[in-house]
Amino acid sequence: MKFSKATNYALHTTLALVSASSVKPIGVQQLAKSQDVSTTYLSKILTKLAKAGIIESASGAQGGYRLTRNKDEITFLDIIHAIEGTSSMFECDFVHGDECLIQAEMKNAEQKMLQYLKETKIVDIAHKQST
Amino acid sequence: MKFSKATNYALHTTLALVSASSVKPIGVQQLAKSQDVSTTYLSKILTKLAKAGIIESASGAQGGYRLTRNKDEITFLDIIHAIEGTSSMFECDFVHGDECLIQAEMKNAEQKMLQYLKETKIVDIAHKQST
DNA sequence: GATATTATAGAGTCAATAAGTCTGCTATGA
DNA sequence: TCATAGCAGACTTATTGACTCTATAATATC
Repeated sequence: MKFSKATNYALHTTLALVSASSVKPIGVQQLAKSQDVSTTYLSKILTKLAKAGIIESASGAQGGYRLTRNKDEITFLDIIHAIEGTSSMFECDFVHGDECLIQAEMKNAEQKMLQYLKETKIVDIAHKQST
Repeated sequence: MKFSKATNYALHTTLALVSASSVKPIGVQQLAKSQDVSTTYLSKILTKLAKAGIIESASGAQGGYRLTRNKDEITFLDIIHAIEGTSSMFECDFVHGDECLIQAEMKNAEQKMLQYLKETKIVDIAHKQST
């Protein structure tokens, strides 16, 4: 029951992009160096973020990644869903008569967490950090 | 980022014990049969619950498991902690200057879930089910 | 248009964890 | 004392996470 390291890389990289907020894209090399991770591996993670529409990529020289949307629209949940997927943390596959009440409560609990993550924006962190 | 199947077994078994609420212990055989799981495997899980003080075991003939405490003191969180451990779902091991703000938010989010699980009691489910 | 630079895709590797089995031991009620 | 129960630890197998490697595709610059 743990978040993957990939999620951590994704969060930190997005924070870096939000903080930079430059028009010209930033390459993986640069992004990878600051987190001490290989470029090939970080690439894979960033491709997921791109597919989720959070960032966009530019090939070729001077290429790299940049945000697609408005900075303050990006939430923790967006990134987590992009990396970990959207399936529920708890699935009861037993054969009960009707819906599993235990599962229902577990999903309620998960919802509490997701709600918080949905309300929390990456840009808030960026502001705090620059203080 | 998923809860283990063992947690699901633990929750269902505890619910069964709460619902039964008999003075005499119930054997693993019986508990395992209703969930279609091997007795040896369920044993391991129940031993964890016993070590956490949620249930207690009685060896020998007519032995088995029974609740230790008052039924309505047992929360979802108790069981989850007993099986999954108590370590945090998110750990940032990067070397930042100070505490990682991303980690701080992730822990806040997790807290929301844990709080709900702490407030939710197994006995509530038992009541709903018997309706 | 050639070339260097950058992202993308997909297969492959290695390690850790989850999920479950096996076997022998210990406790205890009848 | 013996049949019935739980306990412990080593073991196996499957799944997932955390990467690497290599080849390909896109593009800015010369």
